[in-house]
Amino acid sequence: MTEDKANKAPTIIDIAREAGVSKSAVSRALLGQGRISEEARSRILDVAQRLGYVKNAMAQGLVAQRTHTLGVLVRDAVRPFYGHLHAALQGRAIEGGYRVVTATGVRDFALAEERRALQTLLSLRVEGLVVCSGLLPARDIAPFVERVPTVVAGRPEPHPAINSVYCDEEDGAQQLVDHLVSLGHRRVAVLLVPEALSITQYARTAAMVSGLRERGVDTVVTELTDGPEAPVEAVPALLEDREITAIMCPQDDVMVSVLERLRRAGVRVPDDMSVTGFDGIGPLTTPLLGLTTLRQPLDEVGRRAIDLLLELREDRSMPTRHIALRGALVAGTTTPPPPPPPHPARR
Amino acid sequence: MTEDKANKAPTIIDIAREAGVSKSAVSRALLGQGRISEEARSRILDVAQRLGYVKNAMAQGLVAQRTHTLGVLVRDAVRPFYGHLHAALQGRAIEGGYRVVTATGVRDFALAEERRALQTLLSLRVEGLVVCSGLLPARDIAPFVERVPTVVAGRPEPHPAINSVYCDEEDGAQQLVDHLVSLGHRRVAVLLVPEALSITQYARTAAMVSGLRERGVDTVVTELTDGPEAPVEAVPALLEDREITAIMCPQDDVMVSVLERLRRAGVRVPDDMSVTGFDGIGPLTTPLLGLTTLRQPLDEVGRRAIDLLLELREDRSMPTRHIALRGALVAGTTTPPPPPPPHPARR
DNA sequence: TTGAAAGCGATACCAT
DNA sequence: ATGGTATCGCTTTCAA
Repeated sequence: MTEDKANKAPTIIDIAREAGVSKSAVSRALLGQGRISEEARSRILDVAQRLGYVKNAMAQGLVAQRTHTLGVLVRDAVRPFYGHLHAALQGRAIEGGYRVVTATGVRDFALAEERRALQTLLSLRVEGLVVCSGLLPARDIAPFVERVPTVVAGRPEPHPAINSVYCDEEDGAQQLVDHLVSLGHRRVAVLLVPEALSITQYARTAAMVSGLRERGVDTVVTELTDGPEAPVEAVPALLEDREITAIMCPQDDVMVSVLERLRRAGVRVPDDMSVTGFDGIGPLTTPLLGLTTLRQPLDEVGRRAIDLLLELREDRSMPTRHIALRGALVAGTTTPPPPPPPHPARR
Repeated sequence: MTEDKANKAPTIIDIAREAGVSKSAVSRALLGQGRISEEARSRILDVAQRLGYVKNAMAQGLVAQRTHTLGVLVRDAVRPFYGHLHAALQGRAIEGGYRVVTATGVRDFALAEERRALQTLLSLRVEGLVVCSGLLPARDIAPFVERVPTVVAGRPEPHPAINSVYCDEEDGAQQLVDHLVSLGHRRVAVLLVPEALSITQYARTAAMVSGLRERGVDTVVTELTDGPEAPVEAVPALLEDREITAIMCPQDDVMVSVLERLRRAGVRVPDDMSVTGFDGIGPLTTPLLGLTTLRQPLDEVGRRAIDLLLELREDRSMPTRHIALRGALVAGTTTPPPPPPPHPARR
């Protein structure tokens, strides 16, 4: 039996010794390129297989100056939004011949941890970086965009040097507004998220407000504070105002807690009150809940983000791009079905 | 201005040149260990900062033979179950001074991709491996457990050499059974998942069946086929049997589609039919739905998995451990509230 | 305190 | 076709 170096991973040198060739030969056989006799090749591959050889990505990356790896920075693995986006990115990256490593922050020390996560990815010398986090400010990303192609996915990024791919929040808000208006609502409440809490949620809720006003709808704006209870606590005041017939929420999970609060208050949805959300992703899309919402095109966001990244690798001087993708209105049961279209009288 | 090597990342040699010292000095300053004058130290750190130096994890890992990195293999980033687990793992790993890289399969080529993902992690020379996937068979994992400490998280792993941390499925099933029995159900349907489709879901549903039978409850077993429509299609047959008063589902999302189907059939829950799920994770936990389910202790699973991994690093000869953690019954509104306890008659 | 030099594991160029 | 050797960026003796 050959000498087992306990549990250390075998190197190409181990294989070379075992197969009676030089390590150059092993490298060529493993890479499948360069001149090598068929006989040696298969012997080497055999030995590698038998030894359970797994290449050392560090050594390879170091000399080859290529890692074939894309880095994804995800804010919070718990949220289905990021889960979907992550999966979409992953799928496309593989198709492009890249592997993906993901690093994420951790809830409590969010910002500091995200900076660490960014460092981790950079230190791994990823060949492209996708940032999926509404948290990390452009300031932290910008210094590295010259060094590694970077795309922000899932949120618009106004920074002139940083590319981004995201759902068109204004358009989405407008679609929801149009839906409510076509249903005849004349006085609507919007739960507005302050810009400081979330840039994207601010953008979409602000667009709801201005969209409603442009359509001449009375608009009641309730500014949300931080914390999960804020939306719930905002509901009673809205119920005081008997003219309000619809509430627009910044996100589906907020919408769900609003619906819950309405039910506790004995308010029927959609008979007494209509409610809309935003995202249309994950388990909450079940017809059991029937949320009226705007579905973000996350598969496409992920795909386009990777494509953009790969283009960027080819041509580093490409001008910055910001790609806004249209979401799709999902008309559920939290808004009433549209009234039957007027038709010519039968008699 | 100093010569800018365009967009290439600076190395310690660049820093050394700029600071007028040797690269050894830079290494010591950056590591904060070894003798070095305070004066040189701060100058070096300054230069590093100014150049935007990010260490090369490959070079460092190669020479130091340590990566301070744990690898997590996740099956499907889309499912909240994995998202939660991932987050829990991440949090604990950071506390332990490790960073985490994640690799995941991709839906369509599931198994092949998971093998690739495993190779990716191994090639990165992670110091520990957490496998969160009901898919990847032990056969694929076993060859490497000698080389790198490995824990399977989220599913029991019977393999004698592979450690695992998971929710006690039998106990969870039993808790749900007890709940139904205490509510007075005498004939109950179980949607059984075949072992070939999912080992964990088979374990829990099989335990439901045997638990019910042990308690003397009539049990109707419906074996699920593959595909998302299977649970829905199973419902009508169950409604034929007017004696059935409860349906036990293998998972919350299955439960939700069953509830939806029941509603379409005009069956009221819980008045006409009780329903239970399993998982208690993610957006579906909203009180709006009020699912009666068993909540898996995923935070603890993640924490214990990392702890076990780190213990394993210390003592590679540790005997294999299988840690089963108790879940918690969540009594929702898809089962009726328990009847008032019998009390002494008033008159 | 500081610098020179030897590797870590793999690739690629160069002779042979 | 094959093997020797320089090299990637960094840590770590070992001298000075």
